[in-house]
Amino acid sequence: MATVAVENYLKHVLLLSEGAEGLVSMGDLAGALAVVPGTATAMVKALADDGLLDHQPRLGVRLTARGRRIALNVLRKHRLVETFLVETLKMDWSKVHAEAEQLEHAVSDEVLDRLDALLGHPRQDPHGDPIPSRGGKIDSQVYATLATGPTGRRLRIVRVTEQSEEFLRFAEDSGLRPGAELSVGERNLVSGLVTLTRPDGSTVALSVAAAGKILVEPRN
Amino acid sequence: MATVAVENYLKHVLLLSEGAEGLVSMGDLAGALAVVPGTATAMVKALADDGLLDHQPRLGVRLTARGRRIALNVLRKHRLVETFLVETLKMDWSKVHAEAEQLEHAVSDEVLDRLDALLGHPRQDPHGDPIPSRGGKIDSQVYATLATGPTGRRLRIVRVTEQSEEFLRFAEDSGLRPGAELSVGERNLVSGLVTLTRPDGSTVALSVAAAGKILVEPRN
DNA sequence: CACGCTATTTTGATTAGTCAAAATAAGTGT
DNA sequence: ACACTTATTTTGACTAATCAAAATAGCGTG
Repeated sequence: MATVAVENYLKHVLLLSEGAEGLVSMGDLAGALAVVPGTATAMVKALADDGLLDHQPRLGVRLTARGRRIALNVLRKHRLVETFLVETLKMDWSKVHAEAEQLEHAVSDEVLDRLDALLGHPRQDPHGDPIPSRGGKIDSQVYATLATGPTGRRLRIVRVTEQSEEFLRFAEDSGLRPGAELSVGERNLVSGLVTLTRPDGSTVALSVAAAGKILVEPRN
Repeated sequence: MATVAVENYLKHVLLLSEGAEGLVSMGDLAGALAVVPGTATAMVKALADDGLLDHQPRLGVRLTARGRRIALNVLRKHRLVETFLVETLKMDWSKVHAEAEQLEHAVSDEVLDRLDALLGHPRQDPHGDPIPSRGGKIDSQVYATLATGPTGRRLRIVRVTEQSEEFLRFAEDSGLRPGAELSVGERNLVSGLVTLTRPDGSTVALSVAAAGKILVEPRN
């Protein structure tokens, strides 16, 4: 059975390779795992020996089929647990990420299946992140963000790709959760500020960096 | 924060000191943890240095107040998780012990409180084992067992103190779960067999050793 | 094309937890 | 009191995961 550390390495390689095509750099991986680069190198070599990662020295890593299978299962556990914590235990969505980081390594496949059934087989977690299916399929649709999408048009938030408690509390307080509708009023690239308009006419401003973490689709 | 190993050492010292008064022997502790005796000695010395255990060399260990606090919290997590798995996820009671062994180290105090509320603040887990309160109080009532209690009288099973999957499956199949009523018919100390009579008149036989794992109270 | 910057890898140490096996202490019985 | 048995402790070694710091490889730029 994979250790907690192994599961975390594989999960982060998966997360970092979403969107960014090609290899995941050692620096990014070490940063995501909060370890020094040398530690990541050592672990990656071991995982490559076990056939879970494909390591191209000096270039980066990618998951093998086996590694991906494990990583998707961990991610499924993480996101279903998050959903459980919000839906069933009524926890604040800003806190569930940290909880799920622990629980994802302790939940068995059987408990996972039962949680999935209890929750009605959800396809997204409370942040809008897609939940991999049992078979390892994951919705990888590409969305616009509040930093890149059209201005003026009515948009619906589909996903908030940032798990820090502070950011999520801010998003919560500003009504920026999945399902909320709004439009981008002004986007000032000089000041780096994006101004949003809510259906009721009120406005919020946030940085381009923050806006880039919020994925949207045109309201149909 | 206590590591998984530390939590397990403390929990097992607590479990082994229930009933048996005085010190827990190193041999029993090592056995319960499935480690060689030398490992237990090393760990116990470290825990004593941290003020979590009181180690009397060559005699055994006991929990300090701090160690007991931690141990009770772990036990509370274990038993509430078991209850959740049976009550909410409808898992078989023979399997939940192994699951809870993992989850007890991953559940935060906040999740614990919410589980407790969701379940309606249960006082016993599915095996009848008492759940320590938040403040660390635990019901330590002493019960008779099917091996030691009165014969002929109508009894109610209050607790099954054995967590192995096989034993619990047997108990389940024989209708020997907490709440079930029966009486001890014959107890043959030569053959080591105890014969039970159920309300409907049917009988089951089991060994004295097995009967000792089933705690009962007189039906009032 | 050499220089220097940056990312990566290597090397040497450390910590937590473990096992195997030898050493020691504490009875127990004769 | 002496030898035996048994539990416990000690010693030495190992694995997984980590950090700090030195070595190295690639790169782009002048």
